[in-house]
Amino acid sequence: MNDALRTAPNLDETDLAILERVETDFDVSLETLAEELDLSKSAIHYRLNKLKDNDVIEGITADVDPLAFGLEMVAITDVSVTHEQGYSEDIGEALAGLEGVDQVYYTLGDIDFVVISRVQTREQLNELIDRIVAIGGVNETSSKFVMREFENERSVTANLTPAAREAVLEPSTD
Amino acid sequence: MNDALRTAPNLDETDLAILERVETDFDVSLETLAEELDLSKSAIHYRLNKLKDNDVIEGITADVDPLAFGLEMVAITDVSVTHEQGYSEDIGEALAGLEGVDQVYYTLGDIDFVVISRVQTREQLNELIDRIVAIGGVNETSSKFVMREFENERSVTANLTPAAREAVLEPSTD
DNA sequence: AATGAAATCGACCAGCA
DNA sequence: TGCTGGTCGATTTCATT
Repeated sequence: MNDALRTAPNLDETDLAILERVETDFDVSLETLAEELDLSKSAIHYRLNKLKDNDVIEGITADVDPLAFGLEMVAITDVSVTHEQGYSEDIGEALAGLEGVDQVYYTLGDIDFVVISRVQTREQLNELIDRIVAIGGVNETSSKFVMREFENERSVTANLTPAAREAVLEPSTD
Repeated sequence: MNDALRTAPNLDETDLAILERVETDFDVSLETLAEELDLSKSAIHYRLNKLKDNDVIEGITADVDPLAFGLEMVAITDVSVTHEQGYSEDIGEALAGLEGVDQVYYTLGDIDFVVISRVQTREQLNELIDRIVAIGGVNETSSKFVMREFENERSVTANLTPAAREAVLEPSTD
C-alpha cells in the first residue's frame, strides 16, 4: 500500500526524537538526551552511530552565518538553456561550481534552472550573473532580488507532514 | 572604502581555515585540526568557542538526508499575494510554518514569494499547494517540479568570491 | 591569544537480554 | 539486534604566561 520509501530506514519514535533534537542542535550532551528519552547514554550513542551508518544522518556540520561574512544580498536567478538534451547535468554542475552560488535546481517547465546565490555587493551580483551567462548553453537569465528569508532551519524531521511521518514509522512490506 | 560588512567578525586566515573544515564536517578531531594548522588543540578549541560566541558559527547540527525519509519530490512554488502592504511578514511566516516547506524567500518583482518544499508523494504536494492557497492574502501560485538538485553543501566559507574573502580579512575602519 | 594540566564527557568494547 | 555498564581516549575548562 505504501511504496513511497525507496530506502526504508526502519526508524521508531525514539530515533525520530533523537533526530529532531540533533538536527537543530548537535551540542546537546548524551546525558541530556538520555534523560529526556529514558535511555542510557550508550543506547543513545548506539542509535546515533546506526543513523550515521545508515546515512540517515549524512554528517555533522557547523552552520556559518552568511551575514557574519557580509553576504547580505540573496538573488534567485531563473536560467533557461538552449539545447536541453543531455547537457543539463554539465550546465547544472557549472552553475553549482560558481563562487557565490548556494543552490541549483533543475526544473521542468519554461525555466530550466533555478539558482540561489549569496553575495556581498551589487558588483559581485553583476559579475556572478555575467559568469552564468558565459556558461555554454545558457540562453536567458532573469533574476529576482530577495528581500527576506523566512526559514533556513533545514529541519527535515520537524517539517514532516503527518502522512510522511507515519510512512517512516510503518515501512511498507519488509 | 569597504563598508560592506555590518558585523565585522575580525577573522584571520586561521579562522577561515577552521571554518572551511568544520562547515562541511564537524567530526574532525581537534588533534587533526591542530596538526593541520600547526596549533595546539586548546587553541583550536578556544577559536571555535569564540566563533560560536560571535555567532559566526550559529550552531552545530546533524544533516539528515531527506531521501532517507522518502522525501523525493521537491517543488518550487511562486506565490503572489493581493495586498502586499505590511502583510508580507505574516504571510511569509505562514508559508514557512507549513509542514513540508523547506525555504521561503520574499522577493521583489512580479512574484512575491518563492517557496521550496519537499514531500513524499503527489498527494502530499497537492495538499501542500492547497494549504498555500488557503492562506489569507495569497492570490496566485505557480509550481515547478524539481528534477535534480546540484548543490546542498551550504558551505558559506567555501563559496566566497575572492573579493568577499578579502573583505572579511581586511575589515573597513574599526 | 595561546599553553599545558586537571576534570569532564563521549567513544568503544565485552557481555547480556 | 538493542541495550547496559565500565574503561579508555578525547574534549572541555582553567590557571598561567
